[in-house]
Amino acid sequence: MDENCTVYRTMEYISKRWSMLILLELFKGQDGNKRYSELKADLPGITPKVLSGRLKELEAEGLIRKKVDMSSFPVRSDYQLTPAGFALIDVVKDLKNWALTWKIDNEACKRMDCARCRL
Amino acid sequence: MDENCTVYRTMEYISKRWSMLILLELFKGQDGNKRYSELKADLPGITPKVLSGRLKELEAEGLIRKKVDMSSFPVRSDYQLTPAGFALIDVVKDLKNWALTWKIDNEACKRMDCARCRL
DNA sequence: CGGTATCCTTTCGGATACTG
DNA sequence: CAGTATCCGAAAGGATACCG
Repeated sequence: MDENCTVYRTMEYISKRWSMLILLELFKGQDGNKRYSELKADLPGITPKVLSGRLKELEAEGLIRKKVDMSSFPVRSDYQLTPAGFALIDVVKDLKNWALTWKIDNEACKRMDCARCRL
Repeated sequence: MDENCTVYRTMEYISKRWSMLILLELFKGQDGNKRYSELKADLPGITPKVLSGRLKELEAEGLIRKKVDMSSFPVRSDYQLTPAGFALIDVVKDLKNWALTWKIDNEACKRMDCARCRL
């Protein structure tokens, strides 16, 4: 495929399962911040392997930042949205608005702030 | 997963390989319109199985419309973006703009209208 | 707590051949 | 031309156990 196409390349990490949901969960945390264990708890069904894999990818893409507090025991890891990550959430909001405009089966989501995405 | 979440459900078809690229190819056609064989030619690497599968999904989602001309032989099939499909292209544009703002390795795409997405 | 390692299953997509 | 049918391999993901 066309490796140089911005849209195509952006689709690459947009499209991976869990990736956007992880960003959304971080967004719901204080200052776009959550711990590994919180993410795990808030994303029912995700396995540790997949979660840690996605976190690495997202960090490599510059969408999140990892901060480890070595002074505490056990070690405490925090993940936080970067400005780029926050900006991507805005696009997800547009996507949600698109869905609410053009898909008719989202009445529940229209009535209230959806508990999951809270956008 | 949460089947009722608008964002989650939207991600479902955003995220499938080729789906957005098919929409982009249609967008590049006259009035958001292209034939099956054109799509196949314009999406190098896609197999007939995958293409026909994606087209069915996109039609079921109301993003494209299929029009068959039975009077001609061989049968001629046209696929066209619906208003919902066109609206989704706008979100893809936002996505592209996000990428161009936050990812530094897209200078070629910045300089010109990318030949592939033409957004 | 925050992961990694291993195994195993399933799904998806690619290749190809064929048909109305 | 516009697909469908069949087969196959790679890769992703789930379950589980374990470690610093």
